Amino acid sequence: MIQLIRGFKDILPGETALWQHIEKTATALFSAFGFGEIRLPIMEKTELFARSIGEDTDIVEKEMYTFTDRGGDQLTLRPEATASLVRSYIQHKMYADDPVRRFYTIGPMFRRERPQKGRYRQFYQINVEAFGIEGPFIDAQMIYMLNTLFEQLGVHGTQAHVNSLGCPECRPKFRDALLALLDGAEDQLCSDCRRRKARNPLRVLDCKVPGCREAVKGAPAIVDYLCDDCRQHFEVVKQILTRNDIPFVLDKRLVRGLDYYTRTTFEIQTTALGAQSAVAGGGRYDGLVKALGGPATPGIGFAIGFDRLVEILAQQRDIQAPNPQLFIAALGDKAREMAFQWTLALAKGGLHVDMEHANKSLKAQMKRANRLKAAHVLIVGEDELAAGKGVLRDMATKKQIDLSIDNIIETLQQRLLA
RNA sequence: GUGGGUGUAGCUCAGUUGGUAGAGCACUUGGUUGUGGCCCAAGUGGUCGUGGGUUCAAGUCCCAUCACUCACCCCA
Repeated sequence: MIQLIRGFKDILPGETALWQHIEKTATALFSAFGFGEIRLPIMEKTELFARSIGEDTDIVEKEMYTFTDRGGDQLTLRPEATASLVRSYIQHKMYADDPVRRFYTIGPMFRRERPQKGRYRQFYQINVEAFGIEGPFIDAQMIYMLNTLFEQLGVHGTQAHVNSLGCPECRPKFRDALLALLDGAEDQLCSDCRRRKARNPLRVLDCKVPGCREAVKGAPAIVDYLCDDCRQHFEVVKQILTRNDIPFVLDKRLVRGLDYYTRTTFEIQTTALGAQSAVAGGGRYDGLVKALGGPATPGIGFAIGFDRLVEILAQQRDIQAPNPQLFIAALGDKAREMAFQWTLALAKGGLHVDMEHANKSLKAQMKRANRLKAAHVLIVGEDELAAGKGVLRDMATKKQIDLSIDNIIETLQQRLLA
């Protein structure tokens, strides 16, 4: 038997209703805030990701699906969407008539990690991005939208964590201070953190190993090293959040795994998914548009882990497939043939109808109708057919009536589509 | 990439110190029930993840391999 690729998954019919529900709720909300949908390719030139996400990140270093195509181009299945979005923004000169542009996009991403709860090699993200807005209001609005979406979806037990990562001006100062502390505590660090120290020392703050936590306990916080502009920006963000009753916690340890982030960063965390605590995350990337060849343009955005959101909601609610309005139990070839014609017309008219196509007993057909939770069953046996009628049974009330088959389609539509 | 757990009928699982497979649900047929939901009876369905090895004999022991899963790591 051929099985699907490791870390990939099928989203089965019983689950898609929930996916659609989330998608509908999200797009309605984002539209109301002035965000428009953009659809992007799932493959890009490898260089785009190397330059935006950062050569030294885990994603670029060892998680991307990269290959050479037949023409010799280096291509990569996108591991995230922001890079493509920025590329598209620049390529189509969307900044020309108005640098302020807002987008959302939904689709699959690919990272070759070890599969785990809430972590797949093909996973889905809902991305929301805003370009060209410098001021702190948009930062608060992003977090507000996330909170609102989760509220509308009925997600419980999540919390917004907020931090600021500063800018290219203030981050080096913090980095130096942190390195000084780490040098002194080198022997307390785990092997991973010793490696990280050279590469990306900020990540040590995020380590969960007890020894490392202890070592960085007295570590300086990024927020204490922000330059005046960054501090001012962050202070206002927090003010706006507080004044508008948007709940959040200041998380001085929050860092990002992608290099392009600056200033405000945030993450929606949950305890419902084991080790995968982040359901959504994002922040500012004020230098990215310029770094990829566009005009200096501030940017901010977030990504929601669609699969993770589905899992949380699936734990909280019972999902069920839509139930047929009508099940036709036909006995005998002749009756089945007629029933088949009726289903064509009824379904075309918008009635959710089902029937048994195999030659099965009435008992088996009633059993199936019951399992499908059909609201009504139309029974057409040999006798009924000879008498030119069918019996319509209401499965809830158990009441049933005879219907003439002369204009059965109109009759059923009248009764059931009301 | 590293570690732990699991892999027996469509589903959930039993299977004792190795002796050539079982239950419940589901499904099929029949009975009963005013034509389904309860009950009764019979039946279909498994090369015990895969490949080696030990043994007279392996679901049961050993090795390898694959898959699933949880955690590390990383991130959404």
